[in-house]
Amino acid sequence: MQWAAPSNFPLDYMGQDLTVQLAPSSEDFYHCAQNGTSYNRNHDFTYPVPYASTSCPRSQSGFDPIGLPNGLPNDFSMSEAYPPAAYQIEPQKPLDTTDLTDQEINGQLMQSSEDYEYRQYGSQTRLEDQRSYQSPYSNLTRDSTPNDEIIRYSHDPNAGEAGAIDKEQPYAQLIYKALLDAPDNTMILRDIYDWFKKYTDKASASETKGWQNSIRHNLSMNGAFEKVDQPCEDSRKGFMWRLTQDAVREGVKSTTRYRSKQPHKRGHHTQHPQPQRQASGAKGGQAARRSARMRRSHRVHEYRSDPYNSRSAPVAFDPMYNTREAPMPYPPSPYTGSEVNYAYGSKPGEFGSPLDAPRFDLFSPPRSYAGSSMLQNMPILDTTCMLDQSPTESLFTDSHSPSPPADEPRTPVTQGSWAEQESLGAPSMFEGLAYRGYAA
DNA sequence: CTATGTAAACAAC
DNA sequence: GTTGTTTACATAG
Repeated sequence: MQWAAPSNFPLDYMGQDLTVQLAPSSEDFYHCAQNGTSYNRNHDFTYPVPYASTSCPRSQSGFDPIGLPNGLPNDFSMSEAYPPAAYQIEPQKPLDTTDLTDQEINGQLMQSSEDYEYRQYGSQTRLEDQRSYQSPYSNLTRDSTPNDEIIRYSHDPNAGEAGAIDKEQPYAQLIYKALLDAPDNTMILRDIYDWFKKYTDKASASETKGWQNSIRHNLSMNGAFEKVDQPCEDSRKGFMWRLTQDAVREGVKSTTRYRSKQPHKRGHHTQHPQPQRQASGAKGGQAARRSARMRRSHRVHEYRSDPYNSRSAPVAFDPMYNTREAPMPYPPSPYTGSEVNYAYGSKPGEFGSPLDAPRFDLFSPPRSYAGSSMLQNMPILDTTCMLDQSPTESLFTDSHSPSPPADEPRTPVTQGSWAEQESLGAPSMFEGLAYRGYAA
């Protein structure tokens, strides 16, 4: 099956004055830029500095983003905020029906990347506080945004009627769509629910809350989604979920991150499903507890000083993670062993979007944001954030990378871009496992 | 076998 | 009760 990467972001909807749109506060921005913090660190400022007493987005009631100097322009229309043809989804098409040349593909990808940059930087306008968090989809719903301002979903001429979501798409893909159209590709869970209610039939199709469970499951399990680490203690709304830059560029991959630690040796669970289930829950619960404890214990101390140590966006999914100079001798993370990355794209056809790995392996030089032409038109805030990969590291040689051991949980890694290293301190890490299979 | 959906246990809030 | 994490199981392909 193929999940196409996003493409066709309109290039005109932001960026005229990126500088102005950036940075919730000049101070924060200054700090950020001066620190040479990574993209993700920068991104933190999207949701202002965690510990700045006045900047916690979740406690900024009365904070008027529009009123800020860096707020959205008054004429920042919905259509700008939610680009109409933000992407195209290609539901399960055989490869040969995708008649993009490599050049086209590369061009498309580049465009996605550029758009991404625009979005990322231009979207630093997100300043809403969590309480008054303006749900893009709730707004669309409640404010009766005209239909033609609502994102058009299937702009692929081959993809059927335009304007409709293929409701048969998997959760991950739907979430991806939801996030892709959200400002800063970020939403809270509740809004994702809303989006699903509005645009899909997952919700209506089930009387239970299973669909919500599935959404949560996908958010947690799919590397395309990252939690925005916002240590605003008193939010009851949970974290915000953001599309990773990789996902923005390349679409969603399989949600197989933690699969099959013990490959299903069938025949031996079904005997006593009940105890099994309970055991499973117990395991998960403990793992969750450990990880949560770990996050908590490190968040306060290391959120700023040690950006590597959290599972949330700034860290765990930080694409910069693997490129950082210092390896992190971090305490074992429960996520760990499960994050042995391998070349997801090494198997042709697997989630192969038209932009998928193999072709890039052959035809594309490693991309970096710095290489984007867009960059030249952007204020350079922090070039480190532009490099999503080490220049010395070939991320595009995964075609022949070894598969992880069968009993390793797997994180889809497409053309090396999915190298989210949340495996910090993973037991397996300490066992000397190579994380990035394609690098092996 | 993989990808996905679903249920569920569990922790934290 | 909600959110988030994890595991197990089922099923389609």
